[in-house]
Amino acid sequence: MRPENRRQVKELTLFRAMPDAAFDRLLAGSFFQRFPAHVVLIREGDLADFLHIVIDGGVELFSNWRDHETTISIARPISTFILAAVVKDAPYLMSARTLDASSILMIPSENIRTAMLDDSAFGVAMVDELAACFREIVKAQKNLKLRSGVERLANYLLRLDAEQRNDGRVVLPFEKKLLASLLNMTPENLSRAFATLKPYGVAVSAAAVEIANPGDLRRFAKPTPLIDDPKS
Amino acid sequence: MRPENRRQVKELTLFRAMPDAAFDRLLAGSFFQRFPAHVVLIREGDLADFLHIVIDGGVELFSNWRDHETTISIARPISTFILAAVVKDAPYLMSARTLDASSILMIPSENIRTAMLDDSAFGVAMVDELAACFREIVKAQKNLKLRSGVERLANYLLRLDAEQRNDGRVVLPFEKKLLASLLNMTPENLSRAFATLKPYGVAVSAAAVEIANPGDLRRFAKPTPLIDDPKS
DNA sequence: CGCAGCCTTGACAAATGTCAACAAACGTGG
DNA sequence: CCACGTTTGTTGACATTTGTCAAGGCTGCG
Repeated sequence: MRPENRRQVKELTLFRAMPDAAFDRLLAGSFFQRFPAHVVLIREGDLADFLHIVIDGGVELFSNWRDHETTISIARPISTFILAAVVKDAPYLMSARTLDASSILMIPSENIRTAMLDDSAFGVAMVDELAACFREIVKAQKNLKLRSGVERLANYLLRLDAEQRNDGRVVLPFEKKLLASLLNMTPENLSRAFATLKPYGVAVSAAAVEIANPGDLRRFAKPTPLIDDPKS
Repeated sequence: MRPENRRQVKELTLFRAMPDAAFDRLLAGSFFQRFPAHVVLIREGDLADFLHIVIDGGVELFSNWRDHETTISIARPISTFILAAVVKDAPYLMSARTLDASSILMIPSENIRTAMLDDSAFGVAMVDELAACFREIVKAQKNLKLRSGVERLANYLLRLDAEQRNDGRVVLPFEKKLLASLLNMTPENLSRAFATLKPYGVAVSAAAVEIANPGDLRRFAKPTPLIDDPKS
């Protein structure tokens, strides 16, 4: 692990307040490893031995039941995933695989749990992180239960635009198949959803999406901070 | 607040490890109040001034968008709700209303946050509670994305049976309209879903559901601990 | 070059939502 | 305790949404 990376991890709200010595203790026994794309890191049902942190690349969190599979979320640098399973010392509820070539830091669950007991500031940081994760997934749940597929897509595009250059020229960050799974639709349906948004000024060409008039799309999508705001 | 109730709240994993004196400090400025059925306790978007705890009765957590409404979860005694908003000092993401006449304990958010800083064991308990909440909603997400309406109903019935007497004679704990909203379907659709399960030995009469042969239903529902186990 | 996987489109099927009608259950005020 | 109106639950007919299957074009990679 390069000092550069160590610094980045230390910058996470989770670890920011931690004294350097404690942080070094936390990292004892950790692995920093580079993986190619499309490697399964975690299989749901396994016990949570390590807290994982994406340093570079991207990770898909997904789940299977019978012959269905669905994407729950995407973890981008620099962020943790499957924190809750680590805390509870319980089986992972989701599987994880790399999207692209990725660098992953793995910290033994045991280290996390003891750090929490030793350092109450770290405990507070964990509470903060978990609360944020919880709120994210509540929003995802609302998005899923209250909106149709087309509405989810429209709001997703608006969010992407805001995260990117806010000029109506959006680039999809991964393949449409995965986006479909994230938005809970089939790839065929996603294609049709894009077609449905055409009258609102949405034009797609491979990964590039142009939103001719964001106002039109916004009037259709009706975004609300209580679902679509990444913070709050 | 009766001593009986105080004892019950103290029994929550959240507060169990706390010294009595600290617990009393935590409760300073709290309200213990009895509400009739169908009273709105919390409106989504409002700021989280109080941590709420259901002592008696039941609370529905729900959310609106445009002219849709959906139930996110049901809080039963003795448990907290909207913990995450309190921690983040952020707006509630869900509204809450009483299902029946209910007793609610409300603890000022400020007290929770200071207790967390003072007492690292309480911090750990909070982490534990939030992680449990997170895992519950991940399961709900998987349930929603991976299963059809009929499958959700079948698994719900099996879970209810396990929670109740495990003899195939289940009593629905609230009206079907609410159950439909929780399972993300319309009331009409829920009626039809019950009819679909008839060949698997499910007979409904008002709130009483009889599962003639749980084995049959189980083979159809294919429950898995990674979605349906309340603990883990 | 040729294969494999992704994306799109069309035709069709299945699931789910909507609207209307009505019966049953419930709560309220007499 | 009854009568009344309101709400809930059910059913049918139908519309809409979403999923499935098949085909074909495109792209990227060996």
